[in-house]
Amino acid sequence: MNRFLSHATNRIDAKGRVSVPSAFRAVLSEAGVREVYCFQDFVFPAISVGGPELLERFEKQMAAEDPFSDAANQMSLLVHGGGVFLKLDSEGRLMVTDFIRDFTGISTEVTFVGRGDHFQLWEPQAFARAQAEAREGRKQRGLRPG
Amino acid sequence: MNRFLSHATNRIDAKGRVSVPSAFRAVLSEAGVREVYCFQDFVFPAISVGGPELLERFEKQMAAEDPFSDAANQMSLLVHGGGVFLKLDSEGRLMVTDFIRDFTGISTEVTFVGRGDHFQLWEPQAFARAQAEAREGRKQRGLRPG
DNA sequence: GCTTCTCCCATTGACGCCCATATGGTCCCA
DNA sequence: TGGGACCATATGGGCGTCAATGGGAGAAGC
Repeated sequence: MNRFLSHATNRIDAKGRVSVPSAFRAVLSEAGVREVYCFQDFVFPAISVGGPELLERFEKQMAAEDPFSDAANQMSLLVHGGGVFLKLDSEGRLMVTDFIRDFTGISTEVTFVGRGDHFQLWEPQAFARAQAEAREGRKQRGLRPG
Repeated sequence: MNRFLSHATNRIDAKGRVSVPSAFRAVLSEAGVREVYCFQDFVFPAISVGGPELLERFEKQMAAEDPFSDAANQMSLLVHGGGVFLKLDSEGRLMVTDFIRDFTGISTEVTFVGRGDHFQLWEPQAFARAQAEAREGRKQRGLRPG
């Protein structure tokens, strides 16, 4: 399978590391990704993670605008200033830095959430709430899967 | 990776020095930069830092316009009058001069913010606010990653 | 002569690389 | 069908290296 699906919660160890679920790692390695690009999501209190093409997509979007415009400036502040390349250790773990903790509220556990072409890091409770809200929103609009 | 990404906050020591994050130093040395060009940002209360090619880019842009125009005049005032060359010490630290403090409000800590082809020095609180505003602006415009 | 900056060295805490253990699952074979 | 070997994943920890920081002493400028 070539996309990120499902979610799972893993523990952060004493050194501040957490294992990326093997299903996600498989998708990454199949895509030949060695360093992952992580950025503070624009909408949710979550870190979005994917291959370098994620960043390139943003940069292309910025390049299309006037580089001195407000919009491009603000976007760079988020995409460059709020993004970073991380690499996994030999066991497929990543360091949960302050960069991640401060933005997500993560402290002892991380919920990995598949989002198709990328995945996200959530504080478990926050994810449960956001998912419940999303479900509620869908119900009210009377939408059905499929 | 060959661009400036992420942000990190370092302390200013008793002598008024602060360490440039090693990730940024790596980008600089990879580009063969020995002296960095610093100038007061046009938009934010931040100092922008990069290699000499940053200055050259501005000068090229000025040269492209009518040299006696208001725009070129103002730009020179900022780029030349508001810019200096600084060099890092052997440990990769830079002196936080009054030039930097007065314009940014920096006093005891510096937040380094990657901006792709350059990076910036911010007062930590000011950066947090600016980033929050940028995120808010994006939300209102209804844009989403991808 | 005193202040300010530069180069050098020391400390300490964090991170990267490596190997070890546990837990749960699957497969094979009797 | 039950037991056991085997395997993969998640997790724990040792240890060397490097980055961030602190401070000393010489060099340069006022």
